[in-house]
Amino acid sequence: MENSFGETIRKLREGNNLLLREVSAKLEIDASVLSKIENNNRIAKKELIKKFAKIYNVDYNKLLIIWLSDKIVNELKDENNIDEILKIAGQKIKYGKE
Amino acid sequence: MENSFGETIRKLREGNNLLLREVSAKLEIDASVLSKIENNNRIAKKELIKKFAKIYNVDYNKLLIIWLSDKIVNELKDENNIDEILKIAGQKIKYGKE
DNA sequence: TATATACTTGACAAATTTTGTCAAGTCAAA
DNA sequence: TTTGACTTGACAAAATTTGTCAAGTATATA
Repeated sequence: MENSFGETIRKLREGNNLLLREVSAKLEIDASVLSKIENNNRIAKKELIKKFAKIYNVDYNKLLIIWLSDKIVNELKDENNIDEILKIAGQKIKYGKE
Repeated sequence: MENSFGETIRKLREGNNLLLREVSAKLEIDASVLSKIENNNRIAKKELIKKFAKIYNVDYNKLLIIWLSDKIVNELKDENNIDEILKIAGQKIKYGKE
């Protein structure tokens, strides 16, 4: 099953035996922010994704997909008719409509 | 085929033979903002949807679905792997993960 | 028990984005 | 060539997001 962005990068950090403060230094953000991101209490800003991919040596696009799907979840999690909304969104994008 | 939120409310306004300034007065926004919304140059803020539904006497949920799908389109329109992202987002929501 | 280390949390400030206002513009009809 | 309907762009105001900092928890270890 797919993981959240936070879980994903936490596992990557642990797998690489790195400390929060080591990674946050490389990301140039405060360790508290990284903590929140890993715990899904904040959404990482998009430019951080490239840095994560580089630090953990993983595919940027895979991280991006996880991050984007999390953003969609955030936008829709309290709504109804999720499947219909996603279907319509997909169609609109496919047919170049907006 | 599904229409954009802007097209939708423009058609509704025209079908009701109302002027931009008449509707914008009811919405309590400047006519220029409504113009931009109808032309998809701005996204309406969510609270406006209720007002639109009331003014045009249409189902709130239908408008909401159109508006939300537009927001998703906006978020994904310049990305790749759209179908995968939408699929994953749907799964995450369904299984209560985020 | 005390000290250190890793991480978490919340309040606030700074930065960014969104939204509203206004003035000037286009365009078509009268 | 004036009027009415709408559009556009620049800017200000408001709201949201992001970063900073200080204090907190939890665990391990001397």
